[in-house]
Amino acid sequence: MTLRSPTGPGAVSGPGEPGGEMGTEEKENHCSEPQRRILKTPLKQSATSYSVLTEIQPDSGPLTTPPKSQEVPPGDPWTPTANLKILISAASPEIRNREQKKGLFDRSEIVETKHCLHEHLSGDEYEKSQPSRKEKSLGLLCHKFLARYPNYPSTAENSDICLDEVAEELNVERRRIYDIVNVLESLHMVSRLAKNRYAWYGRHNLNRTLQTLKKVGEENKYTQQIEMIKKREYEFELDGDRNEEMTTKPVGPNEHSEMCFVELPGMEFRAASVNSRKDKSLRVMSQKFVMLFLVSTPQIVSLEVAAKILIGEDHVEDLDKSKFKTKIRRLYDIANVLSSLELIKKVHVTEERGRKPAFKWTGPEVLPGIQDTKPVTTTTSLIPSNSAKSKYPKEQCSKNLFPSRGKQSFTRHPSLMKLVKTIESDRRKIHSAPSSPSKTSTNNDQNSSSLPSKMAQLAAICKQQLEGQSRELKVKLTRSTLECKLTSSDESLLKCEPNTTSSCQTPSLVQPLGVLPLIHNSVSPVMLPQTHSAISYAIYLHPSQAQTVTTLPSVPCPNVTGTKSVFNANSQIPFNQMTTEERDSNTGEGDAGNLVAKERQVTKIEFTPERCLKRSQALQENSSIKKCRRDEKSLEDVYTGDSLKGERPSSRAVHLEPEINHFQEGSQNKSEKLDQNMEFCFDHERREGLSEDKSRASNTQEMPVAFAVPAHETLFPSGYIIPLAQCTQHGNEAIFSNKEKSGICSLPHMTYGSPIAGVVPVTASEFTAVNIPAFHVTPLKLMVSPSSIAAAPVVNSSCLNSSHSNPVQNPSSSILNFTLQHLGLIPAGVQVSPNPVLQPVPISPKPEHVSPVSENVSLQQGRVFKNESQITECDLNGKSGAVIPLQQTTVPVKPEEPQAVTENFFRTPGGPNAISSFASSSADSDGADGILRGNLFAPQRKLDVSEDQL
DNA sequence: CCCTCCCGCCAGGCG
DNA sequence: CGCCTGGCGGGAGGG
Repeated sequence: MTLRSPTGPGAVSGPGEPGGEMGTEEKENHCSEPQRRILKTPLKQSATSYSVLTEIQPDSGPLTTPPKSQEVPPGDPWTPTANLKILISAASPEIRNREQKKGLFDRSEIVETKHCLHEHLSGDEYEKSQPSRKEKSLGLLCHKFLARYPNYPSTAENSDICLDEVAEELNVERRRIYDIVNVLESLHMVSRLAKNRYAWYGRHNLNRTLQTLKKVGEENKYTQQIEMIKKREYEFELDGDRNEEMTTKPVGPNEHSEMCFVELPGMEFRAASVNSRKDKSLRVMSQKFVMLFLVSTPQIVSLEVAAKILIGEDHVEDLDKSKFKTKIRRLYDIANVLSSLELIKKVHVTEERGRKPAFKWTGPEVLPGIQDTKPVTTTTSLIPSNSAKSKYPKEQCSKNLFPSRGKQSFTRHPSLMKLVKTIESDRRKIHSAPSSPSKTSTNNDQNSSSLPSKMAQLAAICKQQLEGQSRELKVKLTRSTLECKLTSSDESLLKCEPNTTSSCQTPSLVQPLGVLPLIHNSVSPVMLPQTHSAISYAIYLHPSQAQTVTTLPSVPCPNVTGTKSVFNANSQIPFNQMTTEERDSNTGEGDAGNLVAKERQVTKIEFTPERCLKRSQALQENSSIKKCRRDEKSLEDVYTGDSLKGERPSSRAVHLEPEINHFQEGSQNKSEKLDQNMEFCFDHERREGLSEDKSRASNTQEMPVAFAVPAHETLFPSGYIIPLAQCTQHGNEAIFSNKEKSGICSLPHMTYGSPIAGVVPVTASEFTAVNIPAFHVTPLKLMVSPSSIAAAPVVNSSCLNSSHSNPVQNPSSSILNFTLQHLGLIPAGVQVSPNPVLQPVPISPKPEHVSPVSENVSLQQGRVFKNESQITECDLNGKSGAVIPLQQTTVPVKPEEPQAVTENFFRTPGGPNAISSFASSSADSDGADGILRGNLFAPQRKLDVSEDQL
């Protein structure tokens, strides 16, 4: 409870004691409360990383293990968090000492020691030992916090979060915990149960939330606002440079200035009673901030712009500098948390004036259309199921929706009300007849959704085709994604049944399956929905994907600029919207019209390693950053927390190209990536073409299904209710989410498999020009080691296990080989063996689950991994499937760094051994997986750390 | 000096 | 009234 003490304690501990960071663990021990334990358990698993950070591996009885914690052997599998720790430790020797010391002592000892130390050491030493601010940073704290809970908690586990406990364990003031929780709440990763008490949902709802936020953001016209702001700035500069500052807040407040908290149905109710503060600006700000990323094409948002927009909405009028400053401060707080979640990365956008701090979205891509549908549906049905939330009255939903300034806030938009009612009715049905009814409802929803989604997809496709090659490519992707989604949905459904927590889910499963086939038919390549075997999916997908991919690559371009231009042209997105970086790149193109402001903006986006967290980036940098950029991104994506259940995959699949961008960014840290432009271009295309089209189509469809927010307009102002099925389906949810997003194969399995598929569509020639090679790397892997392919299966199995226990149905090796060969991925002579062992590749599977840290890790050495992972995901996702054939040939890696790819490939973090580790890890439950994962990637992380430090 | 952002005062609101 | 929340901004660490 000494809130402040944290520092003190930390300091104390720092010197040589277990203290500070360890606190959490210690507390765990101390904490008698069941809740904690519950949480802890899960946490620990996931938390391993933490343990790394703090002390050790508290995991299971872990306290004893302290010694381990101290230093992570490079090879050791650490959790992503662990990587953070490493980074941190690397950054500050002091920390290391602490950790080591911590490790040395048993928890009890540690605790004692802490106290003693405090006394003995006295402030100076302790303080000195303590890390400085960095160690106390919100980002680090958030990592620790996140480490305590599984990304995808099973419904069974209750994950209650006691703020006091957490604060104690983490040795921080409760106030700080609020900052974290508020942001998490904005993402619906957490919800308030009562005073001092929050429920942990993890990332189950993340995709839905993001989709919803994206919708809202679109409705709000944030894109336009951003453009406006940029234009103004630009104009000002031209004129006289004044800082436009806030005075003119571009944001058109009219549109939707109001602060509304976007809620997912079910999530917030509880809070209603609990939530005292209506306007929790931090929450709303967080959501809006996220919306900006989701809406903006480059997905890069500068703090300045974000602050202006946020202010503008609230009160355009007051634009005091102080207010602006305050906003910025808050945004930093939010950004730190989001960074910890690996949803964003810190970047620098260089403009004429100079560098501006900005953040890039590194989270899963949110597909508007398709996603919406499914998600919504799912959500609806699911909602009831969730135990915690099951009962939310409509009223509750409505309340939170409008936290607006006054208490009155809770008025809902009529459209929303409808939605709410619908949802409630659904819930009732479900509840009333848990099994059957729910199923029906679910089925209905799903069916409807699925069908519409298909329709939407088709429509989208048509549009795309018309638009142009780029579009075509996109379309293909979409298709693939759709297919994937379908399949994934099927799988998910299947999976869901077992879980049954939510009756709804089960039913849904059934129907979807039926639907899926159709889709598949339409899309040639996509595999059937074999629900279970991820591997199989992956493989099948590849062929189709490969095609798709192939086309895509061509689109983008050989030249970055050209590519961009292409995308831009295709994409409807105005240049203005594009980040400065993009603009720059784009500028060359002919979009001039749109370009208004961009001209000056220049830009590079530099990634600054965000503190410890950014390790991954750093890693990338070290090696051939540029080369790997994309790979990195992919890796990151994969590894990022989202990854666990396949969310990532889905997202990635959708955004294959975007992934690339991410990679680049990562690489940028060291060397700024000029190439990023390319990336952006890709992203744009994807977004615009795929996502938009899809979203549009899907939206229509979707609307009906869930009550997804009805009309954009209307809904927007008021609050949005998004029916999320909360975690009921632990694993399932994740799946759904994945599906939602990209339609991808939400299944983690898919992800794993994907690597093989080398999604990278780009042709060698094209890639060459760009840096894309990384993507291609994946193919290489395939090429290189047939075994890798085998690995994929393995992975899948593992994944399945981990994620859902579904037995993986691996296609026979012969089939795989055939497929691969057929695709051209693998040389005819080569055959992939199912054995994972040989293959280096495999990393991907777990990584997903693994938190961000893993990503980083992968990046370093592993760019390769990322590549793989990315590819994998992509493939799975959908689009991806494109298995590009791979291999080296495909790899157009730039001459510069071509080797890197290969190296990376082999490097795979675990190396050959890694595979084995995977297998073992796969067996583990999610939590365990996380750890394993972490271990696999650990080495990389370390690297990352160094980079960060760099 | 500037960017970040930690720290904690202090107030609103609930129990 | 006390406690929980969390808005808010001073001011300091780090580069």
